[in-house]
Amino acid sequence: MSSEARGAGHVSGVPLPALPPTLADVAERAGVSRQTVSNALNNPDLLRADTLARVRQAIAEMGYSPNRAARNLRTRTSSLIGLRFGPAQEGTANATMDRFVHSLVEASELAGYHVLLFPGDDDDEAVTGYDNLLRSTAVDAFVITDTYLGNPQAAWLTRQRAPFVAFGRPWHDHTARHPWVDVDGAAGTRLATEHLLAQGHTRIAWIGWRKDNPIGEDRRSGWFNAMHDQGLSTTGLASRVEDTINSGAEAAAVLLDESEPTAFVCASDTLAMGVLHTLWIRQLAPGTDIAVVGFDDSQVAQVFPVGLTSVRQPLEDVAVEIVRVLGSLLNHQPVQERGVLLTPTLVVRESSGVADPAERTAT
Amino acid sequence: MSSEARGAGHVSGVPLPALPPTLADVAERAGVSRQTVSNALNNPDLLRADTLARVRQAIAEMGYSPNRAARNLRTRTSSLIGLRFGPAQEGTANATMDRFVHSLVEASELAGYHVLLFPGDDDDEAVTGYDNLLRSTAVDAFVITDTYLGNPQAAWLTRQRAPFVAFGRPWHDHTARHPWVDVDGAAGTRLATEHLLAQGHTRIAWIGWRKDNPIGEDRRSGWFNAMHDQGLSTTGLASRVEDTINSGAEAAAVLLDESEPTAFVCASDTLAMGVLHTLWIRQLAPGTDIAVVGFDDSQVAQVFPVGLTSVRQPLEDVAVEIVRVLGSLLNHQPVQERGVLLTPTLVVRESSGVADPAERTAT
DNA sequence: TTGAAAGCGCTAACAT
DNA sequence: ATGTTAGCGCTTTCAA
Repeated sequence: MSSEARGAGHVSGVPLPALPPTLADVAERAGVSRQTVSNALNNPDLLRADTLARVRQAIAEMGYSPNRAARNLRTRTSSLIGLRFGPAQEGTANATMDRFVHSLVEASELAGYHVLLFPGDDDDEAVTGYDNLLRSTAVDAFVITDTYLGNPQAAWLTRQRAPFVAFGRPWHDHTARHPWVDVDGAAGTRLATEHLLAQGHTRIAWIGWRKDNPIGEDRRSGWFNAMHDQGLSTTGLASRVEDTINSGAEAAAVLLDESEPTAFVCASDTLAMGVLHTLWIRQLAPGTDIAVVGFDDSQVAQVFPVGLTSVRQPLEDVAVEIVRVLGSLLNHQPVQERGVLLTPTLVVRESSGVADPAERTAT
Repeated sequence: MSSEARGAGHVSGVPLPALPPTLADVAERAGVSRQTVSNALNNPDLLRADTLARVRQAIAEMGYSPNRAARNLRTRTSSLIGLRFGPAQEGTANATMDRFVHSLVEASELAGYHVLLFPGDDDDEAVTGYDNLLRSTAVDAFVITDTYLGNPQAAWLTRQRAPFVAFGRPWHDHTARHPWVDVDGAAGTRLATEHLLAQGHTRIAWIGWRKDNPIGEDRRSGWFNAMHDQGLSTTGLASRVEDTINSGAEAAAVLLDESEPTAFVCASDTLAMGVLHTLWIRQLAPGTDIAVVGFDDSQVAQVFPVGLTSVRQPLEDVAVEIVRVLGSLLNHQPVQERGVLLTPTLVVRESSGVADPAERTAT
């Protein structure tokens, strides 16, 4: 309650009257026409300095802010970006979404946009959501996030000529021509693998997703190539399973029995947690006996008693790029590049042998 | 790509023309006036059955959907609910927000609303965000979520006569008269404590937050009362610390040394992870040697190799209640109750001694 | 039961 | 550099 009276920032001290002031009210007070007030807002360069000052003062005094609906109607825009917000997958450590959403909200704000969330649990519902928002011109553009399974959304939006940017490459559809931003998963797992190689590991195992998942195969290639670049064999060191803890745990058990790896690189933090589970059962100390690296730097990685080394996606940068491309798209500027690929970083914690308890003290 | 051609749901097959059809277009096609089309949408009872059918067919054929901006301008509403989406606290297991946001998006949709996200990392920024959206009549109402620290938002919004519902009680401000929905934390920790009592534990320790946090004190009281209801002493069994893993780990170490508890109830999953860390160091098996219960049913609780028993907030119900109250508010119906208190549930996993590996198989 | 008129608040286009 | 006119697409009010 203490900071309440501060009258903070740009917040006007004027309480809202029953009906907020309009352009006309401001114009009258400033002794100019409505159009001049509009220009003061949208094209201040057109006004003489003293007129501008006078109008601005009237605006401030009245706590005026242009009515969104009226502006939207006139300009045929909404300054809204639509984003489908599906349910989080429970039981996995994949909480990339909310970090991304926050980044997107921030980046959008800077570009003058707000983020509109709508539901849609499956493809059909999703397309219905897109369709409704589009037909009612409720949003200017969309950001789509789940491009992993050759899903219909991108193709559908393209056909509707709806402006959108995808977070994720169009893996399956090489005819796709829409802009996208993605994170280089292979670069991330290469980072992880080279980090382990640098510590002397040579038998580094891979636990990833099933072969039909292109993201999984991409991440796998980073490990595979890093190993082969060092002339190391990967035979018997790879496993492809479901993205669950139990699958990860079982895969780790099998690999430990059959191939005696000294380190694991995983396609997800979920799988890495499975590995840690198996190590715990076998009384093997993570980081000391066996090194483990996950992917996504989820809360689980951060909070696990033995901090889990993990590949972290630069979601803040992804959001900024997406908004940048969206801006070009909406201003009918040519979009330079079809796709933007960003490089992740590696967050090193105790599970890969580098003890650093301080890292985990962060609030 | 396979399901793309389904033409799913209510989605019209008509691709969007350069300019979407208007009410007038539909009216012309149906051979009625614009007003009749409007009535077909908003007051279908007023139309004769055959007229209604004819208009509806024209609407379907043209893939018409009313322009949002025009409707908003005319009705002075936006069908948008504003929600500040601050950054997730990294390094903690508290990911309540995204589960709540998803629930809110779903519940809002059913009531005809969409959720508008805006940023604001501190109180000042937040109020600026509220103010801007309010003055530009961009949203109909707000949902505010962080009522824990006597923050200025609720009071400010009340003063502006802005419709809003709070997720969280006005702990500090007993003069507050705004509607709120909250979860009964004390009931949750009582549930946790009684679950442990039922298994024969008598020395059950508490690790919670600092005394100035009313949510923490509320949760603490659930443990405290459940213990005393059984005539059990709590002397030396409670600790109040920062909400970090290290604090939880240290508190657990001290309690184990000084008071020999056989079980821990914690104010958060983050603290519970700290306890598990200490158990791990001391080679004590969670669930077998020492029972542990957390709070929030975070991903960490779900994914941890030894599943962490945790109190789960009914966020879906919270969202539904909030939207219900919001609906009353916006339709100028009297709001029945000032506040709604919902009861959490306990998700039992191995860390409290009930082995159930199956629970963790869920995808 | 349907239609006509008016106007929500703003900005693009043009005129001065 | 500023003002005037018109109209975005819808719904509220009133008339037929």
